[in-house]
Amino acid sequence: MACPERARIFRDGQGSAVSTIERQELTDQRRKKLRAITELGFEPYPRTYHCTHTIPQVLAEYSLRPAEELERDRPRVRVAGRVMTMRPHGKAGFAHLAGGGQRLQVYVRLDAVGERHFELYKLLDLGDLIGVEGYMFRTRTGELTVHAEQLQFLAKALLPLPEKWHGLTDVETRYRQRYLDLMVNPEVRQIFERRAKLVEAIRQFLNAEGFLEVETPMMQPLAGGAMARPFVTHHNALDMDLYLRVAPELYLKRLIVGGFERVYEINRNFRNEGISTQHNPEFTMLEFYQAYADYEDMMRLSEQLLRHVAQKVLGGLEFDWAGHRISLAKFERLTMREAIVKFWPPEAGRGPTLADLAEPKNVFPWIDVYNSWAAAASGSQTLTLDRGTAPGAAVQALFEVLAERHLIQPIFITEFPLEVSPLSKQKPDDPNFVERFELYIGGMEIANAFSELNDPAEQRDRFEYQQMLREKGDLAAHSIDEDYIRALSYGMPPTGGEGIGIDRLTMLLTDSRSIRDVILFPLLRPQKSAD
RNA sequence: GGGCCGGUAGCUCAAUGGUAGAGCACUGCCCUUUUAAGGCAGGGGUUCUGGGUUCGAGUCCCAGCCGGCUCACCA
Repeated sequence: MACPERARIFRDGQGSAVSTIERQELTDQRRKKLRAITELGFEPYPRTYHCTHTIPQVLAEYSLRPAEELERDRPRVRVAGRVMTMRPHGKAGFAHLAGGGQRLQVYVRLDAVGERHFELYKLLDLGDLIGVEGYMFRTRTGELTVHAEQLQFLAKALLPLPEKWHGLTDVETRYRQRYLDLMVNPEVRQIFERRAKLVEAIRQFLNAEGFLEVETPMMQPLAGGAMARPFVTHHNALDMDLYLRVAPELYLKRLIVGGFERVYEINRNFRNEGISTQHNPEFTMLEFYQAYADYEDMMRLSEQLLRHVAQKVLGGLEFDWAGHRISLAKFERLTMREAIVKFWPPEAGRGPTLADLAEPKNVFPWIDVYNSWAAAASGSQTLTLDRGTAPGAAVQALFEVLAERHLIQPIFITEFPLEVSPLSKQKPDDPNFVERFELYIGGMEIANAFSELNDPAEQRDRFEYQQMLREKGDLAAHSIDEDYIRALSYGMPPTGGEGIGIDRLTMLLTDSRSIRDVILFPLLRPQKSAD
């Protein structure tokens, strides 16, 4: 058995001396117990344990069976799990085993398991993994319990579990050591089970609609498809810089050109931007594209998709989020400019009318009006625009500051300004705006979709405008993707495309306030170690 | 990156500038249907780090590290 006697001491991020497995007193005690267990003739790290049931299976099969029936049949089980509680009583004792997100009680008594196995029971620590063979019964208090006849030691917890009553609440430790969080906080496990179910429901829905799931590059020579700063990496053999993708969009549309008329991808995007409760540098995005469709079709599809997911995951269309009751029964629609008019704060005086906003450039005086009010009003943020901000970008900025937090119930915000939408098709009757929408739920942007621009000449103009922004220092602006223009030049059918943020959708359906609560291992600053 | 709040035993938390504590966990003893089991007796601390003020610092000051919230950027 490899147990180095010497301590290797590391320092954690807080600078305090933290030993790894090799030092602490508690660990020493547990290592001694592991030796004692070995001396009893149990393998310290056995290879396998063949269970007849998982813990959830035992509970499902026997929970409804009355005590007399169990007493008569004495059904036998072999189960395994992690010891979560121990209540020894002299020559007998109880323990709860955790497995599959549930707990099952085990009763161990000397006269039933014999000397050697009872010694093992006494040497167990909270957190150890064991197997139990015995028969089902109910205790005096009625709890379904395995009456053990054999114990099998499976693995030792050398480190102590967090406190059994309060659990683990320190947020940093929960994220850094998610395995501990999962062990002791059952609701955390449920969030990730629900997330998996959600993704499964999406696949189910899209597959049934005839969409093909594909995988496109996550390392790209050009980072396109979204306005975001990319991560850069380097391929040694080719001696070339590559970008981690900010979106799969341009590749998926190449597939539409190639004749896959309905495709989707669920995978990670990487954006080198700030971190917040709604942003993790890597996040999961669903994108889907449908040929011979437009953004109106995408709205209809979004509603169907989200309802399907909610039905599968929640069993209904309503859920609570951040103290709001949200219903997916109805999706509202407003144009971006209508939202500005509607959510203009009355205290700020007369706001713009739709006619006032007909021309995007007319938004600037209204931003001044808003700012002079917001500067005086407490709690309202003013809007600062960089010099040379395009009119359309200003419209979007005003929309975000006025309306976003009010958009709790599902609502499609349509008609985005041209300048902030380099890949969307213009509205035929108003070329300053495009056929695009974003779906807001719970004050968060959940989806973004548009009628895909398929005119290669127009696309080149848009890219050139983006290039100009880049040269002016906007690192999130698009680069010109010549091959994408070439693909469009072969002819892309009219296409509707959409992206849905899986993490945010999961936040909604699990009532999570932070994106970190729906990502198993969110990015944190690494802890420093110094030996 | 800015602002606010925080970091004390393995975990959850206390502690007017005056001897660092409790509960759980841990160790020993008792206990054959308990369940936050119980009873008795114990062990465990670089109070995030480094400076400073003070007779004396967990507490006050400065710098740093880490985290949370929030703003900015973004989805």
